[in-house]
Amino acid sequence: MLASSTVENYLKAIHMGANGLRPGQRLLPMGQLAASLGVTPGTATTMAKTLADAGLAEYEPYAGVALTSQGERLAGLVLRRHRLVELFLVRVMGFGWDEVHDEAEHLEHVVSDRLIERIDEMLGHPEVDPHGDPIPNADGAIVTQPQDTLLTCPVGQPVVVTRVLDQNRAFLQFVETNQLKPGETIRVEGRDESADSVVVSGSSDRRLALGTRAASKLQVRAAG
Amino acid sequence: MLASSTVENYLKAIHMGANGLRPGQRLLPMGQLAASLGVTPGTATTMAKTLADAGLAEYEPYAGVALTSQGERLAGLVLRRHRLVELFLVRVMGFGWDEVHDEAEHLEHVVSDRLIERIDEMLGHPEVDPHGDPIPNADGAIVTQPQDTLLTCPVGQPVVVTRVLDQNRAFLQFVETNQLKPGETIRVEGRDESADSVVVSGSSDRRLALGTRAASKLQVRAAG
DNA sequence: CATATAGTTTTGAGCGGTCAAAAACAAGAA
DNA sequence: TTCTTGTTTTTGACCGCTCAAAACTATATG
Repeated sequence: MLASSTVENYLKAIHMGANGLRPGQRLLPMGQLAASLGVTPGTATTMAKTLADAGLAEYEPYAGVALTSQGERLAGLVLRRHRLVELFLVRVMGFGWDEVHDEAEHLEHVVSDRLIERIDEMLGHPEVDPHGDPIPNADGAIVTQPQDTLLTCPVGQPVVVTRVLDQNRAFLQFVETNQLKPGETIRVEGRDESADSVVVSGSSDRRLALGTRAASKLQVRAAG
Repeated sequence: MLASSTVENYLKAIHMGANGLRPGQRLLPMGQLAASLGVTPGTATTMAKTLADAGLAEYEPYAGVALTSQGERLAGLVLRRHRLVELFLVRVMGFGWDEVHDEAEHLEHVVSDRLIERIDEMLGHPEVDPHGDPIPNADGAIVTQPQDTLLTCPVGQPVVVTRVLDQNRAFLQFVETNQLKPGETIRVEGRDESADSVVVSGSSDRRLALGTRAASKLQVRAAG
């Protein structure tokens, strides 16, 4: 059973990439996969076929690649390790939520089942990591119900930030300094389609304008 | 600067292997290096030359290999990571001292400087790991004064176990169940050259006979 | 429909790490 | 000194992962 860290990274990348596809689209194009891994398209093609041979992915020439349920399961396990490690680094080791991603990126391939279950236990079987990303269960399954973002949530109603869909450090720091971290309660004051902006206010009544690009990366649920 | 996990493992193996050489011997033979890594002698030869080219080792054909000071430093850093991780797993994560070696073997190549220094701090800058092995400092330097073993320490005097020179799980469990772990106070009641044995007694006055092989793996210092 | 363009696959190659087996060597025995 | 034995080095090969560049679709455009 195929499972080098390289393979794990491809599985993760395919899983993640598939979540950014326009609806109806099932297969992730090679170019996208390659770009997300910082690799040549030819390399991605080769690997896609390897994964297909191993039963972890379905590969259609000139169309793209998608994970099989088995591949999805493995990807889930990698994500589980990654996210539990991130949360562990923040909660137990005292790191900032914006500085644990890279470390987790390495540890996720190396941490044993024993250790990861110990971590899970120590953290009280958490459901999400510091960014609000759901933590897959020990079978690699991810339970995730659709959520509103700042672009789709009701205007004028208080909402709680639940998830930040971008691991970029600068963005995370921006989110933190503007008190938009998961758990914060905010409110969308208005949206301006043509200005491409969303105005939000926090508890301190300070207003802040976000581009739709950024706004779409913040998931929320109704407060209460 | 060369530093894959493979290289790190070779550095560690050369360092460790050199500590088991009969005095006067400076170079570790290829056969021994290969055996300790579970690798073919030819492979070890190739790598020895690579390390020499990188300035990490000194390689003399048909004689063996030894670390340069630079190689020694890197080996020390690997050992530092390994041992801090082991101690962390025992003290913070609640694992048994006999079950952390393999995990550390993987983590040692992957854990960042930031994390390892955080661990070091959290543990209060410890000097030894759960087996009593010294923890190199952040420059990779190992401070280690020569110690007695059960074969060389004074007879009849109470001594404290300071270090167990064998990571084998069965041996560690034997040590634990017989209360010979680092920190325990014991006494050598006698040695019998021809029977190849050493008799020790613990606090509970229970006596125990060890073969010289095992006795040589337990380092001690005078109690008090 | 023909063609240009963007995306994809193939091919040939290289690097790191490994092995098996053949060749070379060191050192002691005859 | 010559031979024998055990170790070491060399050679040729392979696997996993990668790239550059050439060959090849698929699709949109004119």
